[in-house]
Amino acid sequence: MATRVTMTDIARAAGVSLMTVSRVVNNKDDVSKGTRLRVQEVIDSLGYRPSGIARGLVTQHTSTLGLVVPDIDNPFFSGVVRGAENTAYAEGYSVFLGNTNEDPERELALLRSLDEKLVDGAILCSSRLDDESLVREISRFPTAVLISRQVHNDGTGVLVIDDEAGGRLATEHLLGSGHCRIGIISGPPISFSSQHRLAGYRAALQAAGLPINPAWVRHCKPVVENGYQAAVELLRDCPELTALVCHNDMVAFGALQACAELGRSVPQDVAVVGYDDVPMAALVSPPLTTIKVSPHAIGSQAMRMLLERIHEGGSAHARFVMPVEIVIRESAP
Amino acid sequence: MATRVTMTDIARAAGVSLMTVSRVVNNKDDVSKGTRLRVQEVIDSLGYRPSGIARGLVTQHTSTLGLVVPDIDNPFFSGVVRGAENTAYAEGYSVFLGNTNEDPERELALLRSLDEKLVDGAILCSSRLDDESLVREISRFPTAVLISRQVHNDGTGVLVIDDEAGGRLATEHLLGSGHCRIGIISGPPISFSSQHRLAGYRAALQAAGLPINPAWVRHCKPVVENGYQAAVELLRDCPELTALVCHNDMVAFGALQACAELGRSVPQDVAVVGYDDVPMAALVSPPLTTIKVSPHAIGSQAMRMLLERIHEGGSAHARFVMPVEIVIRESAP
DNA sequence: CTGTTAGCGCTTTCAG
DNA sequence: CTGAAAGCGCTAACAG
Repeated sequence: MATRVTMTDIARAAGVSLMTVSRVVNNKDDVSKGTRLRVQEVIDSLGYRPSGIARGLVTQHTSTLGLVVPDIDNPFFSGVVRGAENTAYAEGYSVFLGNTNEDPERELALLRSLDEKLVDGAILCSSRLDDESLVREISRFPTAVLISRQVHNDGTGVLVIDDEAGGRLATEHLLGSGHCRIGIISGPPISFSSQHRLAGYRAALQAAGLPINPAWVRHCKPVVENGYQAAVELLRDCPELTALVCHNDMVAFGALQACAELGRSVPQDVAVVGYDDVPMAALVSPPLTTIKVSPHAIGSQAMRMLLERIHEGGSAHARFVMPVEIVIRESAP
Repeated sequence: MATRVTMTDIARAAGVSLMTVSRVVNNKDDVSKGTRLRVQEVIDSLGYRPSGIARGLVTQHTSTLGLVVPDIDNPFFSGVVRGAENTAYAEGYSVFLGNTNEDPERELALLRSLDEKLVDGAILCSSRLDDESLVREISRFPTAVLISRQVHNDGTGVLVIDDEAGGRLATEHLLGSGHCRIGIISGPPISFSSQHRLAGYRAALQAAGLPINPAWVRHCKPVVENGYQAAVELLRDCPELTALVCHNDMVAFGALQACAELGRSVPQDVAVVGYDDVPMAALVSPPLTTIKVSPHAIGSQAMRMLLERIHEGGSAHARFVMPVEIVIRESAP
């Protein structure tokens, strides 16, 4: 490829100074109509495009944002990405996407690289970092928004899903259907959403005057395969269970698979509740009862918070709690 | 946030010149062990991180790539993103993600913005641009790789899925099960994968000596809702159909839903074949027979091609055809 | 309305 | 082994 056309090239070709070109490129108004037209013509005919990095070097902002998610294969997170990218695009920002694969090392490396790219801000989804590393890294960004993770740091916005309510709702629904031996396949213990959903589960049981049996609680990586594995083990070790609350829909899909293979029919033998209401939840067999949260809404709300903070500084919304609801389908009627 | 620590700060604090700092940051070997250690210490204690944009301005490369997909909500594309991001990360590149939403205008805007970000290369997945715009835009990039789209342009790599084979395989399978009134819900006519899958469908029918009925061919946006809609219409207008080839799994899921609502049981009344084998294909009811292509493999292969071209210039692999296979499940046994 | 002068933070020469 | 000078492409501040 040939070398890039620069502003100097345009200035020379149009017979004006660099500054004049800069002004028309940036739509400043101190340029006469005639000059502007002439310069614009040269720009178009030479196919000039401004260099974002040269511009960024002087302005100290890049119109560039970071978005870090744990698992883009999970429709929930790809939905968040979609929502976030969509509103970023509408505001003229580009977004770097990083997939941590649930690996804190990689998350750290990703954040470091975003920092070196001089992003104007970053959204971190379900960070798996310990508090200290997290605060250290995000405080390097001009501003940041955390999804499903809290931390004390000025300049950081927080968007949380009402996970305790979600865990409670799921459990209460099962309780209401007469179940009293309810197991839970929880996510990684380090994940805050896991902790909160689990807390909701416990709260609902306690409120119903039921004991909490630690053997009925299992943790797994929130992907289909691990959900399947965990369900197989849990149902084998605790055959008395008649219902399963799952950390998310992926885990629930795994659990559904496990039940099918173990010959336990759903919902007759085991009722299953998921979390997230991913598009496929309505399409599996049986259709999944689940806690509904809109990933698009979360992504775009988080992005709105981020942009607000970038533009308005400290005055912006610091915390947003995303409500959840239960969608009742056949896996737990 | 405080102002960033710069190389000059480090130089001053360590009592060396700018150049020496630059050398230790970039691991050049012309630095004495002692100096290196001292400088490194100052770097660590001050938390210095190099500025990618300043560096990029002089080196003319940014370690930054663009990835543009039509619909990140589609598990196939999020899989491609995952595969691509993964291998980019392994090679030290960051990736800008753009979601076009199947909108050519937006795709154009996204490419323009990537160009202004001075990415070192870009991967374009299922471009919806006309040939002229496409060539014009991608030839601005140092190098590019196209997925599921061909174009004549030097310096552009192409990764195609063997879509004609896929369309043929799907149709032949149905033919083999005795179906002879097979409809197809194809994707957007402008999309090359649509065209090729459709061509495969036609080829299979022709080879079997069957006529091609235009009324049995329908096009739709490849998302669940539109697939549902198209299937409802197609089955209402052509009740004689006993099988449906679908552009992709999303469309097939919609078709499954449509059949359920119309009281046509699958596969007894209507057999359905999808395309992509997204993770959920095995989990819907009935499990979907589909053409399998691995999105992770596609994403990472495309990224490997891109990186190869970036590093090795013109000598790199220019074209790669990804094979497909059929996975037979209950929706079309 | 237009141009000149600096300099963003870094790397690339080229000299010691 | 180390440093000084120049400049990547652009914008901010000030002059005219």
